[in-house]
Amino acid sequence: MGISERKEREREEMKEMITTAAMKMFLEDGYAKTSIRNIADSIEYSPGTIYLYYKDKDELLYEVQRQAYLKLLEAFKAAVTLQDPLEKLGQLGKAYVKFGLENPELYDLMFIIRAPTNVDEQLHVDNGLDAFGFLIEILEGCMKENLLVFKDIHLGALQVWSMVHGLVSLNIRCRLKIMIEDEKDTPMVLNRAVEEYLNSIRA
Amino acid sequence: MGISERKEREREEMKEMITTAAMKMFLEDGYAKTSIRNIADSIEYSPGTIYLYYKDKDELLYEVQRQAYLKLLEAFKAAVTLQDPLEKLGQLGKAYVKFGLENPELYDLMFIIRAPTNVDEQLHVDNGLDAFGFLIEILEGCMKENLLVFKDIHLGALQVWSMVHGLVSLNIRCRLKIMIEDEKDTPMVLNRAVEEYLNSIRA
DNA sequence: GCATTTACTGAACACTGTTCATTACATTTG
DNA sequence: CAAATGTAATGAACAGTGTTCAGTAAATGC
Repeated sequence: MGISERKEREREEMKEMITTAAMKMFLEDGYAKTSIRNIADSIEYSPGTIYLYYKDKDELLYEVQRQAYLKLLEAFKAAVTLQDPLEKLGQLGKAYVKFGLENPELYDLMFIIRAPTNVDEQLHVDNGLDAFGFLIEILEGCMKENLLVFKDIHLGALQVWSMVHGLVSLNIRCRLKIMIEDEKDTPMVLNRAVEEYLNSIRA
Repeated sequence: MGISERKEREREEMKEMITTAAMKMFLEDGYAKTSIRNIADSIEYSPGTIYLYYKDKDELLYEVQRQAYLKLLEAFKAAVTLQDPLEKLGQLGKAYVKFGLENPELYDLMFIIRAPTNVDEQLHVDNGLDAFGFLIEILEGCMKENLLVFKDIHLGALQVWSMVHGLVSLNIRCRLKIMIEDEKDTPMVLNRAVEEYLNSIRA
């Protein structure tokens, strides 16, 4: 039965076509301003068709988020090249901030905006697991050699992630203007903040 | 001319009536799900009337945010009672997390959601200035006595605020489930995270 | 070749933020 | 006091939204 396999393939291609268009438009105009009709127009299908492939607009967001988490993990892997656990952590922190600065709209989609209808939010747990696991592994590497002040690894991960997420998300929501006068200094200032923080948690 | 004064007073009362209803509904159902028609219904006026007092829905959000920043500053002032600068900073950090945990919807309105139409976001700078100034003052108190590792006060403020905002906002967006198994432990864990962090930045 | 399944359409529904001609009322003027 | 003016409020209308679903057209199975 080659036909059902081809149909399955075509279905996947169609789903990808939709998410690709959705991703593009979410990043250009933001999630809220992108309508199902706009997405349908851009791929030259009728609005109803999209609902044959995705339950609602939220599910489209979740799919885009899933891809974004993969992209984040790839950025992590590409950035962390050294062997020393502490250096690894430094590279990871800077890669996180870099990712948030270079892809503000994507970061927004991943961690800041909320899907309006669905309040469940269980999906994120699974979606972000790989990228988060990468952080945990590096932290474990540091803590095995007693290089950090943390006693509990989960509490350490919570702190590290909160710091970098705080830096990135406050910047994206323009809450840093009070502290950073010249906007073009932002990457430098955020990097220094990460560096200083990592210095302060060294054992 | 007592009439024009009465009219001005009535206008202010009307504006307050609208923002009070808006605040209530924003907190109950969220900004996105609250419609101008719903607000108008709840105060028994027609939708058009609201536009005689506020330019658009965003301006209603900004007004609610302004009030929320005042509320945050009051929470700060009530929480910070001790004299020692470091103790003050500890009280402030815990008050921030407490505020975010007890008023998640309000915190969302203040720091996380984005007004869809307006992208300006200049207002926040002025709106949050008082509450932020409070943090700066306490930090200055610490740094005058060389109690912290920070060399630059702005970089220190950036770090401290990013940490507490990171903790609160990741929690609100349900991104902490990976690290905190039992949800009822959240306040305890976040407080410990703040404590540990403040310990690590002590000189 | 015909019946059935599948993919797609686009009108329709109930909503949204916002505008504006019209109305009802309060105030000022003659 | 009555007429003219100014102001506050209305609610229908506009262009948009997410979502559904009866109807259609094409591909598949027999």
